[in-house]
Amino acid sequence: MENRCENCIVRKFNALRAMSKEELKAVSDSKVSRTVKKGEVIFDEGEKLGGIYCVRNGVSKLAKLSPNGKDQIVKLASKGEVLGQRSVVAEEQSNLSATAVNDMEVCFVPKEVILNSLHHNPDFTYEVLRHMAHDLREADDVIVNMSQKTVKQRIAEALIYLKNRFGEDAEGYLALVLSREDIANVVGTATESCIRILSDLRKEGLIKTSGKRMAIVDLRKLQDIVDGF
Amino acid sequence: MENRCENCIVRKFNALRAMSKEELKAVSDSKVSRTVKKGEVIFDEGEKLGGIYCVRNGVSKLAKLSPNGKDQIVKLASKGEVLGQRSVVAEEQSNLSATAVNDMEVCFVPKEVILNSLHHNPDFTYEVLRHMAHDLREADDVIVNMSQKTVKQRIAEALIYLKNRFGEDAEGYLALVLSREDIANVVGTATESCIRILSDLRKEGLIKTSGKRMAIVDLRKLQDIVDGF
DNA sequence: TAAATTACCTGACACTTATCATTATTTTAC
DNA sequence: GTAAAATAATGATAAGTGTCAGGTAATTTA
Repeated sequence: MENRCENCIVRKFNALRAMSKEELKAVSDSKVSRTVKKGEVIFDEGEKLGGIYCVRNGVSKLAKLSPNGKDQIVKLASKGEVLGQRSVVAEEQSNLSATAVNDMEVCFVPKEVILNSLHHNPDFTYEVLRHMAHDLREADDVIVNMSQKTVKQRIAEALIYLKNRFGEDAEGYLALVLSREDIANVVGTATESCIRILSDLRKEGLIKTSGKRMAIVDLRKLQDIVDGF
Repeated sequence: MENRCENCIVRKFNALRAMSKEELKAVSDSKVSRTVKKGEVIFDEGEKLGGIYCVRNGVSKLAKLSPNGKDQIVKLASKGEVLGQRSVVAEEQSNLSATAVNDMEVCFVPKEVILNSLHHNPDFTYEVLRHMAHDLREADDVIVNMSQKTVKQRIAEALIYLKNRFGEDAEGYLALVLSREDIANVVGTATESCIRILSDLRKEGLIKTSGKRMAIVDLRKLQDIVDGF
């Protein structure tokens, strides 16, 4: 028994850090670790989740299929984040699908264990609440961006976001590699429009590309675009 | 002392129903009732809130100012809903402004009282959490609508939403009267575009208008527009 | 390694939406 | 009840974006 939650660093980043030793033991005893390959679906929209998934490694995209057949990526979840907690808390089926953007390691924790703590440990419940309050704020910000910014602004913003959140490799390329289609689905535009605008940004010398890898060359000017200059 | 929270019907609709008698007494003793006139601002974006506002009557719009100077209305809050709870929970300044759409009655409850219950009553905390999980789901849905639906679809959807949520008067007009600008700010478009599309819908016989009042004439066809037909 | 698949790119065009300007109408306040 | 202010309406035009069609480059699979 090596991988005990009690020793898991990832837990420090999420609400599980507010659990007591006993609760954590229950989580650890009931959890199931699992690897997820790039492109694999962890759970689908409309699915009734039996628990939550704690991300140990890799990145997952949380998306919703719109009536016109396009995926809208609502959130990217990485190490330490928990998938499915909204559905478990609300006791309703999942509103989003979760797909691995790269190879992942996740731990599945049955909802009963989580719900038990939610009912008995106010510190834990409060911590979950704080995380959800944060998510809600971010969602509100996304709504404003979606409706008030141009596609170019949103793409520039997404690139800066990717840099800040996931960093860059040794050559300065964004560490998280997303397909053009994924980027389009994050900012809510057509794939072709996304490609076109990325080409423009490259021609303007603000970014450079190498295959699907992308690097920010002129952060200042990219930020100016976001700000509407 | 007439207006005790213990007797307040509005409480049944929000998380305060999970409070104990003692907690409710504390809320009631510390609360300040207040009337807010149409157009008046309850709190502003960036303001540090000293507590939450429980809506007893009337409707408030929760909006965020985008960098280009337009307001995006993120949510409409009415009887029973609580304003500012996200900010109080996250202990950060408000992300949104709250403005009265019509005359309102609200009760202000200092945050200390709320935070105290959040730390000691898991039932209450869980109830707040469930409400926030619901809000988050709605926000995710809005994101998808914003990015994947046309302005006409979003306006049609908004009209149906207003009918379902606030009902109609004796003549069949929507009970909640919003200006064209407000509707534009809900669906995230320019006021002129909103007016134009409402005119189109009127000419197509799907709605009728009388001043700023609006009525749905053909719900079926309006729904078809939302669904992309 | 070749073939097949997937991802990326570009052009042309149509459609949607924003902006600016101006007028008409409704609501508000005195 | 009327003047002033706010809101609604419409036209003209430009900018932004999506769609379709056809290509090239990169990656995966057999």
